[in-house]
Amino acid sequence: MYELIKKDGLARRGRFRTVHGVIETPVFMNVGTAAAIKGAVSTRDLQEIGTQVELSNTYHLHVRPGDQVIKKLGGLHKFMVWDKPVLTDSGGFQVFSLAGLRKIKEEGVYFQSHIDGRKIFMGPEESMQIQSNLASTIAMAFDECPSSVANRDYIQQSVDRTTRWLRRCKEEMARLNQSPDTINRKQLLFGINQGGICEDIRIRHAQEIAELDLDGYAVGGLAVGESHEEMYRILDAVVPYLPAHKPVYLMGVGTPANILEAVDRGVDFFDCVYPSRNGRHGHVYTNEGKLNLFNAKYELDSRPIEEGCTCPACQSYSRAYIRHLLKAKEMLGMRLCVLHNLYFYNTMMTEIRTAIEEGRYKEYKKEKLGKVLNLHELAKSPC
RNA sequence: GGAUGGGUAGCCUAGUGGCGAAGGCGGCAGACUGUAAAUCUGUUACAAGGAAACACCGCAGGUUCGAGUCCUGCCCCAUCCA
Repeated sequence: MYELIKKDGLARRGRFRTVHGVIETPVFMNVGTAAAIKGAVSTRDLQEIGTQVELSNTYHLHVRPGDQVIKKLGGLHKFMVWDKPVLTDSGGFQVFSLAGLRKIKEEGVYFQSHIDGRKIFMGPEESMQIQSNLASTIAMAFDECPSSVANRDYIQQSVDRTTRWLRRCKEEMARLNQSPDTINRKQLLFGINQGGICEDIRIRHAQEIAELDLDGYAVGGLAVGESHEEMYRILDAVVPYLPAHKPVYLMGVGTPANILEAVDRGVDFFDCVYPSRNGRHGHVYTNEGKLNLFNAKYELDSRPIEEGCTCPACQSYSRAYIRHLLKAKEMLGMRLCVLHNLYFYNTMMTEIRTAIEEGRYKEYKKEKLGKVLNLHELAKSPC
């Protein structure tokens, strides 16, 4: 399934074949939690801006509209009119982000719905069943993403439970993929490595889950408050222990600089809410750093967000116009910023793939970091 | 000409003797990493200084220990009546 085309240092140019088509890696998956990329972006737009994989969320779609509803309507692909790969996150991140609304037990997690407060139980089996109903291309294992401030003892205990959950996920997925009632019987399963910023726990966990021969391996629990240095240190430590013939996915990361660094450490898959959320907040990525289009200095700026950019926003509209739209709370302002940012990310991934193919990733990375890092990000990231 | 209700920071508004004046909008910034986020946070009358306190609350007087608040006069706005 995963074909390694070219290696340049640790950076990998790969090809991942799925029932919904080929994913050229390294790839940035575009996050559409509730089966939609926030900011009024349609799946038709995704075709235009070069999206390879759409990412949706198990917990959120289970709560609304309900995975049974989506199953009855033929699965996520048919529902949202998208025929390329979809990855569904398992709900494990909600164990972290909705920490105030859940209780963790051995059998799984009891959530209180953030919508209407009703009780929702999700364990490994439930997460797999929901993802099977959604019929995504790739399902993520149900894990716990522990807090960055959790202590070592808790991390160890949590990681051990995540391992036990992973075995249950694998069994349940195998069962579901044999059921005639299942929409996508070729659904893939990625396991998730945890361990906070404890290298030894990370490595031991990686070795344990590597034995389960899953379709891919993710590194989770990073970019949840630790420094960039710590994140890179963990990647340096753990990636070598993940199976080399399987794709490696760094969950929830990150800034363009984070991605450039992680590719250099052997990561193939990424996703992050930054381009969409920042876009909605008027922050746009360019090769001269990040701009905040709310700033007064763009009031009379007739240039596009980025000169030479061929995204749907830059092809037609000025910074001044988009600033006006944002200020006036016109939805189009956010939409244009989100489209630009996703296009920027997707285009950067294309550049990364080409650079690896041509064996010049180090030079590319150095050059791109110089363009992409603004002073603020430099201050936060000494790497 | 008469009646009534009003004038509080760029705008709108709370306030009926302890105000060192609350809130919203607008403005200016910041945060956000497997999305409880179209969110959240800070800041915002002006010039100067000061350790700090430190706003002509339409204007001018008055009562009071103390007034945005009570009293008197004036100016302005809105609505209504002639």
